[in-house]
Amino acid sequence: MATSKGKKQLDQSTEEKIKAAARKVFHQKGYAATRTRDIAEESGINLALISYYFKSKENLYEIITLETVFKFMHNLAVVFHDESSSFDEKIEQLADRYIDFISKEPDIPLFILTAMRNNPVKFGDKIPLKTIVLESIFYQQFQEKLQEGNHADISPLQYLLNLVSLIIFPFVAKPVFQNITGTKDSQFHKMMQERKKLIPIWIKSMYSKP
Amino acid sequence: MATSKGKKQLDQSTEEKIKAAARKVFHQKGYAATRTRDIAEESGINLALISYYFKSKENLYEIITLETVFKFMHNLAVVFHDESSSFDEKIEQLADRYIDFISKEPDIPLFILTAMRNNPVKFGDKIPLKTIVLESIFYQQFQEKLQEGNHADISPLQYLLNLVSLIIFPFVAKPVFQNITGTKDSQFHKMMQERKKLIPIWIKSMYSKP
DNA sequence: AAATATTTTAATCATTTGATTAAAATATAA
DNA sequence: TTATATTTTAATCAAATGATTAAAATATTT
Repeated sequence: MATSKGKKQLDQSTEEKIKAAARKVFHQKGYAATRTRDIAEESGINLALISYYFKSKENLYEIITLETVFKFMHNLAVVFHDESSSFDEKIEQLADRYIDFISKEPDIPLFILTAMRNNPVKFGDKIPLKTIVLESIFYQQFQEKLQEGNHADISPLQYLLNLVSLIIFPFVAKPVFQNITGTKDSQFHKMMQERKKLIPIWIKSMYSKP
Repeated sequence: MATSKGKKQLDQSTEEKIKAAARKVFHQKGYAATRTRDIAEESGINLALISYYFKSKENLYEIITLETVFKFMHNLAVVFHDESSSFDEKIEQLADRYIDFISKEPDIPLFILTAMRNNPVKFGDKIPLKTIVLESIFYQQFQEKLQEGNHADISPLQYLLNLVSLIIFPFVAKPVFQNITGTKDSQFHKMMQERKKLIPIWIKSMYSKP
């Protein structure tokens, strides 16, 4: 089997070349709009190699999607389970990391959202999202905050939604936003950088007692 | 020509049947994953009628997309240009209207975001988004608020982003969110209804001086 | 070096898919 | 009613697309 141990440097390189190209094209155009020939061309390999190494387009897509979701969630896992940081520091970390991450990989949010919409069970079941979020130190610290009682009434789920919305949505809405406001890429980038500092402030004020 | 005046009730009905089916399938699966045969089947008409009435799949998609974006933006236009409501009331109106709208048409946000990502110029140029937002009474009232000076430093664009993010993103992230939290449809719906009241409060507190 | 295994290529298949066409059915006008 | 225009249908086309195959090229082992 090609994917087993018996392969040399060139072999792995080819397999990886295909994956890199597939990643790029799938992220940009989504599953249905991607042709296996696009991937072959993008990677500079022969069309038949895709079947040879990955059996089918769908299988390759599944591999890429799972890897992409894992990579995306990794930041979340790291921050949420950090024992040395406070609750507020975690908020700052999250904004900081994700704004940097998505700035570098702007197609990933829409790619993941679409994948999960089209196949919630398939991908949902293979990713330990519940564990990452609901059994995290972050979530623990959140409960403590609640009991201290120096916050406005908070639904933890609404809180989560707000945090994630403020971080991710601007990137997804970038084309619409730029069309409305005439904002150029450089300005947009500057705005996103500003949000690293602003989001933690906003979130805090949203939930501080009046 | 079929689309001109010379047609009777049955005719218009067929054309509208095709559009309704196309709307449904395009919204659900996007352009690339939609087959013209899907639309024919969904509408119960013959495949050839799609070409007969709309010339091509792409043309039909363009029509549906423009109509969808206009319908989506209509709420925005109405609220933003209302002369009788205050700034704060407009925020409440927006949350109220869009949460109801998207609850009924949950596929539209991702559909529009994807369409604008894939074809920013084509659709961007045909929709008077700039006028709706930047020349609105809402925007005017916003400037007045700024000059009153009883608000924290606000970038109008960041403000807009936050408002829209808090309203729309939870719907787009619904599959991911439900997977993580185990929230069922009815609970999710209840949460969104709560947000009608919460978002205006959050937004206000985000921008009130400390 | 010879034999064997692996990787890559070019050519080809079978389906799918968007679109067209010519004829049939139906409606409209004379 | 008859003639004309419009709408609908079934059949078909050509191109695109995912996948396969047999042979060629390259690497690995003996």
